[in-house]
Amino acid sequence: MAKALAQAPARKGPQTAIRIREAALELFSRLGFERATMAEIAAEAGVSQATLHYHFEDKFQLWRAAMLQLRAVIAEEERLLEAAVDSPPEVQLRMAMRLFLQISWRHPALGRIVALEGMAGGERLEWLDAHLIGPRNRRLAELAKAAIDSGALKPFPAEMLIITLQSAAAGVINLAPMMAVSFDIDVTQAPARAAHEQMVLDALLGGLLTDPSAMT
Amino acid sequence: MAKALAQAPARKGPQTAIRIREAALELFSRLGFERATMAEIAAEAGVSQATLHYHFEDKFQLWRAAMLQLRAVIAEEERLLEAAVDSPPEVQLRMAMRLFLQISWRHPALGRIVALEGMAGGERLEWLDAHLIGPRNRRLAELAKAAIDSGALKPFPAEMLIITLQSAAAGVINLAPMMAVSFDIDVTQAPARAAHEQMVLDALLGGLLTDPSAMT
DNA sequence: TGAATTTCTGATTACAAAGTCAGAAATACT
DNA sequence: AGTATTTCTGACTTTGTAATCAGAAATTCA
Repeated sequence: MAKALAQAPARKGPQTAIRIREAALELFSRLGFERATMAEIAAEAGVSQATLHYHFEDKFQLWRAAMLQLRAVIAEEERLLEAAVDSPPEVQLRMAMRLFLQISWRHPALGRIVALEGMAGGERLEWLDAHLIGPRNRRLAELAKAAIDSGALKPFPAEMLIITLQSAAAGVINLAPMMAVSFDIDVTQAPARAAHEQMVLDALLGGLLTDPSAMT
Repeated sequence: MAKALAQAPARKGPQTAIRIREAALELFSRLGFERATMAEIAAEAGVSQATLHYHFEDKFQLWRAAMLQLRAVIAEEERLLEAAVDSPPEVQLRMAMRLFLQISWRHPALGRIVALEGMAGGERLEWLDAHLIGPRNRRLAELAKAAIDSGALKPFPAEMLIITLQSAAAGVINLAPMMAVSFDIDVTQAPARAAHEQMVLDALLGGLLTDPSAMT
């Protein structure tokens, strides 16, 4: 266990724990919790498997550490939204949706993990809800409710709208392997990304706002 | 191996192989290929684990057999579409989307499996593309292309539109555990289902058709 | 330099899960 | 009935993986 004592820590390679977290995030997001093995993570990080258990109690705790690292990056980018808290709800919602799409593209790991764990249920989903996605989900749902109350948005269940946004935003990115197999299309290219962002915004805003002409 | 010889087959329970396929489909779709164990499938089907290997070569072949059973059910329901081949493409597309949503609700197993394997890639995705989802994906994409060419649909990449339809349709259903944890909402109820269908159609058709008033 | 502390590893254990096999049980055929 | 064939099972082997641990290597501090 890494103890904070009087002496400064001794290090072999630079920032071993950080490299492990990065490797873990990469593999957990690409393969999911079960298929990502401790041995592979260790190899990716360039350490022995036992070192993983020195820095992290067990696989679940390593997973949580990787998630917290991801959260730190994303929370930073979401700070942009706080500047707009005084705008009307539909404007905030539009900004939030745009940001959601951008973050989904920049951090595909997040969408994959949410899709995997959100489907499976269980303790990892509980943890994700408490520490990563729950607060954001509920904030967005409140925003959607406000937009509905103000008459700007058609009266669909706000929570469902948020999850559909989540699914539509992450879908094309998550299903990149299927796009490749079924259509021989590489969606990781920049033009695909721009078209996708525009399409999702057109669909959700154009189809669900009561006055789409105010879309801008 | 089950051989078709002169003699009629001897049976203990009724239709053992069928019960195994049903149990397999249930568990594969709920847990995914890796987390569903042969032991659990055997228990669910009420047979010993060795019986699974008597009827099916290995786990992958059992998975394929379960998928083929699912395909038979769904192909039957999709036959409805053939009646409308002479309608204009945007009408066919609207019908297809509606059907897609209905099938997604009636057979949640399909959406979950596509999401899981479509994210992961690999031999199971290749197989699914060849036998289950590829033909439908490509047919829908052709339909969307035709609708775009006729000017009825905004000119977004047709393949992307299909995948987004897929994601939006299955999203709320797949992420039911997350809806429960984040919002304490049970989306399996009938009202939720009706609202969801209407919302997705409103979004995709209202936002992406050039003339949404023709939506009906 | 040498002792103390932290960091890391090879070797091993424990366990879960897929797959194998010899033979038992059930059924069909004569 | 008796024999052949199919269906099924308990016991076993093999493999992949998380977790453990004693001790080596590196680092810090006196």
